[in-house]
Amino acid sequence: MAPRSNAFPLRLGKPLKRTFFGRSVHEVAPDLIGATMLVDGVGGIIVEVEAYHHTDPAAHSYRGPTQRNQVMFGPPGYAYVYRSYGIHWCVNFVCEEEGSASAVLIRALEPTHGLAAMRRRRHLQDMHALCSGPGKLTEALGITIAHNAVPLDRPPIALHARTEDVEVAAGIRIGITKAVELPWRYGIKGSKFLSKPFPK
DNA sequence: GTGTTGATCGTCT
DNA sequence: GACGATCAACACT
Repeated sequence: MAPRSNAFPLRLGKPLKRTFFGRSVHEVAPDLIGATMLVDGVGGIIVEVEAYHHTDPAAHSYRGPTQRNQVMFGPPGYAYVYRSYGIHWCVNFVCEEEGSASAVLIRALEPTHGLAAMRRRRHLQDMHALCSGPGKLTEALGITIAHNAVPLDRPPIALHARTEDVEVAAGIRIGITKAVELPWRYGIKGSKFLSKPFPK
């Protein structure tokens, strides 16, 4: 077993209730850093997310409800899953209040639970690349469109609050072409499990 | 180390 | 008909 290489304890914090998500997406996003996300017991510590607000041209909800994004317009505390580039799945947590259509994209995890399952699904041994991107972590955790609109506080999803304070870095988001300057990417600066380092 | 490109298809124009 | 909240492979410096 490869050694863990950062300071997070493996002890799980208290379960996150759906009400956790009924706040500004810019409060929820940094608060998710250091939390643990599991799907059927497989997952790890959230080390990178991005916030998407309904007034944000880069958000899927910016132009109003469609068949794809309808979950974003529903109540907070549910998963919004969409297909990216025709190939990958990406998972978001819906925030704020019903109709506000804001969500947090989960971009990277530090793998801690179910390493064997993740390696098998990813056909990959290197744990630093198992969950280091939004499309990678959904593959590792087995997330598909079947998880769209599922509640975040019931099986198969389990979320646990972080157990100690962390310093959360902010920076510009990755891979978008609109509103590129908004500093709405949050994460653990220096983590070896990010999709991309935060600048110094 | 950095930069470029193809894969692949649902969604929206 | 064009594009995209991505990834992996490859070329190149």
